Amino acid sequence: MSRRKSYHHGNLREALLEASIRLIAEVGPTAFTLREVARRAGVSHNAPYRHFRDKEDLLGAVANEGFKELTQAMLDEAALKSNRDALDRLRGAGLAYVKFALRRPEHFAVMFDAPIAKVDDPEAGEVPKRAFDTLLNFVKVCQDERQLIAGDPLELAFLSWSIVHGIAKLAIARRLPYESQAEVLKFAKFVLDQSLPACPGTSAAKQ
Amino acid sequence: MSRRKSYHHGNLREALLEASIRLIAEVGPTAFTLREVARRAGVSHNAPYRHFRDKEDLLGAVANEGFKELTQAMLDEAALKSNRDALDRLRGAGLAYVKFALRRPEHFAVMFDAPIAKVDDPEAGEVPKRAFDTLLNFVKVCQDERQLIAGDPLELAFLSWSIVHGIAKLAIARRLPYESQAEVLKFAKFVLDQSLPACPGTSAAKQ
DNA sequence: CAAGCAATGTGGACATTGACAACATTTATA
DNA sequence: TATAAATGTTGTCAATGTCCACATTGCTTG
Repeated sequence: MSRRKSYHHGNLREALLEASIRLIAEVGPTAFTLREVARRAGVSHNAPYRHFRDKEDLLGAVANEGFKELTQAMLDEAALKSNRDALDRLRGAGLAYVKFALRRPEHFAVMFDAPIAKVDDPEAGEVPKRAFDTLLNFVKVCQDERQLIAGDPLELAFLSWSIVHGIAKLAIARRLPYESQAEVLKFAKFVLDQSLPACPGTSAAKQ
Repeated sequence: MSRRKSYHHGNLREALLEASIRLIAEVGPTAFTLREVARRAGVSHNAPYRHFRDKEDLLGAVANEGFKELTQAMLDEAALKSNRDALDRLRGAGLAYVKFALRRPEHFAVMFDAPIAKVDDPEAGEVPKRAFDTLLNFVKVCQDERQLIAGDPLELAFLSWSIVHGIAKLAIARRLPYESQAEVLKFAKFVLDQSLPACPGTSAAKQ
C-alpha cells in the first residue's frame, strides 16, 4: 500500500504538513507525535528532520497554515455581506473567526497556545500579520463610514480581536454554557452587537 | 539534604502541588514532567501515583489551585474599590483577571488550555464555578444600580469574561503590541471602558 | 554526458518519560 | 497486638525526540 515507488517522496514537506494537521485534529496537540506523523506519511521516523528543524518547527508551520485559512475564512464571510454595512462585514469577520476556532479547535490551539515558533522561512512571520491586517482593514472601513468611533484603528482592531478570541477560547475550553456551534455563534453575535464601540445611530444601535 | 526523616512524607500531596506550580512556572506546562516534580519533592518517581491518578489528574488539581487564587485576586481588587461605582468594581475584577494571567501565564494555561480534568474530589468542579460566580455577582450589582444594561446577567457575565479572557490570552501569546504589564493593563482598561454595555450617563459614558 | 556533490531518506542508538506491577515500610484499627 | 490500609520504593516496559552514521537519488558543472 505504499503510495511511494521511489526512494524519494517528492513532496514530503507538504505531506507531513497535511498529516500533521489531520493528526492534531484527531488526537490534539499534546498527544501529537513526530513519529506518528512520519508513519502516516509512510516514511521513517527520521525523515521529518530533513524538512523541519524539530517538532516545534513543524508545529510552527502547522500554525501558519492555520493563519492562512483563518484569513481566508474572514475574507470569505465578509464577501458574502458585500452589500451590507461596513459594521456588518466587521461582525461577519469576527463570526468567521469564532467559526474557524470551533471547526478546528486543536489547530487553533497550535496557533495560539505555543510560544511563537520561529519558522525557518524568514517571511513566515508575515502570515499571522496578514490575518490581523484583514481585521484591521474592516475596522478602518467602519471608521471611514462613521460606524465605529474615531480613534486609533490599531487599538480598535486589537479590541475586536480580543473579543472574538476570548469567545473562541472559552467556547473551546467548554467554559461557556452553549453546546452547539449555533448557540455559540448566537452569543458571539450578541457580544459583538453590544461591545463593538459603534457610533450612535448605526445599525448597531444598542437596545 | 533530604528534608524528610521518616519513610512517609506526611504532607506529600500538598508538596507535590506546590512543586508542580513552581515547576510549571519555570518550564511551562509542556515541559512539565511528573518525574521532575517527584524529584523536587524528594520522593521516588512513583510516589505521586499514590495521590493523583495520573499526570492529567495532577494538572487538574493545579488548575483548581489557580481558580482559587484567581477568585481571590478579583475579590481583593474589587475590595480596594469598595467606595467606587459598581461598574468600577466590575472593571477592577476584570483587570485583576488580566493581571493574574500576566503574572502566572503558564498556570493560567493549565487552567484553560487542557480539557477540563475530572479531579477525584467530586466538589472540585465547584472551584472554577466560584470564580465565575464572583464575576457574575459584580455584574448583578451593576445591573441593580443601573450601570449596566438590563438583560440576562449570566449572558453579560459571560460577555465580560470573554473580553478579559481574550485580552489575557492574546497578551500571553505575545500577539498584542504591548511589552509591559502596565501597557497591557492600560489597553484592558480601554477595552473595558468601550465594550462593557454600560447604561448611558454612567461613569462609563463613552467619549 | 559523466562525476561528484547536495538533498533526501533509513536504521540504529540513547536518555527521558508515563505508567504498571511487585515489594517495603509505616500507620491505624480491630 | 496482629493485621489491614496507606504510603513510598525499586524494577520494568513501550514510546518518544533527537543525534549519528550511512544509503540512495537528483542536479550541477566541467
